[in-house]
Amino acid sequence: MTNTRYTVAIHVLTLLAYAGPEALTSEFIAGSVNTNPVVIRRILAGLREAGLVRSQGGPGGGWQLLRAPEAVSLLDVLRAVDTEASFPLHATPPNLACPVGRSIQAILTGHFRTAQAAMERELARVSLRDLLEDVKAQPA
Amino acid sequence: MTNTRYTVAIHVLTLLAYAGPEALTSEFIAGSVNTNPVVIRRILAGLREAGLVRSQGGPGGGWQLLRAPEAVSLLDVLRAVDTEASFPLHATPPNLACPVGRSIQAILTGHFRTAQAAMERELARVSLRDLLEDVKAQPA
DNA sequence: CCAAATCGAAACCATCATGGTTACGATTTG
DNA sequence: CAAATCGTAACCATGATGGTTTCGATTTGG
Repeated sequence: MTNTRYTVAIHVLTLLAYAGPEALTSEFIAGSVNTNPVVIRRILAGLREAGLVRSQGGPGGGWQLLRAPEAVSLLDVLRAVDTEASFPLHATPPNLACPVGRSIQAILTGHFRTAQAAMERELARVSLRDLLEDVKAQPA
Repeated sequence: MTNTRYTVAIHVLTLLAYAGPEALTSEFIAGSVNTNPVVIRRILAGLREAGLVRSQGGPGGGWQLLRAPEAVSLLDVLRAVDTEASFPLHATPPNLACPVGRSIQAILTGHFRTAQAAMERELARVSLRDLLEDVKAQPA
């Protein structure tokens, strides 16, 4: 998880929620995120596979949110972009002739999963609607 | 957090705990991790700064754990290697002229911190002693 | 007191992920 | 039919990562 796709995905979805039923073009969205439209389309393509948004070509086309903002959690978005959110193990497998090397991966996998689950539980508690409220509550 | 240093650090510390008072050389440790001794020394240098281990040059030298295994948690190790464990924000700052772009970073920072804290709470519950027990409990 | 062992650290490298960019075809709308 | 928009492949620059070599400094033990 060194990449910014998760953050961009949340940003874009919040923007779509903010826009309501109106379709937004990747060019417009790229203007808010401050990047290239192709980058936006790449990320939105993943969100579309997950059933969160739909796209339409041609004039007047663009992207729309498919669910109510309160029905999309930050965990849903994480799953949709599914960028490795957990801890990677060794670059090359450890030495199996060593008692520690032999067992450490299985042991760590369990503990990492537990920690990851706790994080996901928190992400599941926040929805796009919460973000929208935060955005609208902002001064001037 | 795309790097494997956290996993390697835990592996190495578990090995030192396993070895007890005996000093282990970076070459020996590299044999268990299955990598280059310099990589091990690099990671151990960070753990030494954090006060977790000490090193000694010369024949008979090597690395030793400075604390009791039950006094070192996985969170302590994470802090010691301090590789970015959280979610990165945008690659380039969002457009401040957009209501969403203007506020999204501050909003997300808060939610990410909460999620991260939940994860760290779990990591704090596991110590090197727990790992050692898991290693020793392993069959044949 | 010397030889060997070990760490410390810099320098360099190959590989890969990432984000950005260009380009162009396909589709859809009006 | 023309313009807008998406879809996607291809390519690129950049930076992080893990590995490797090298050599000096320190320490130990004989």
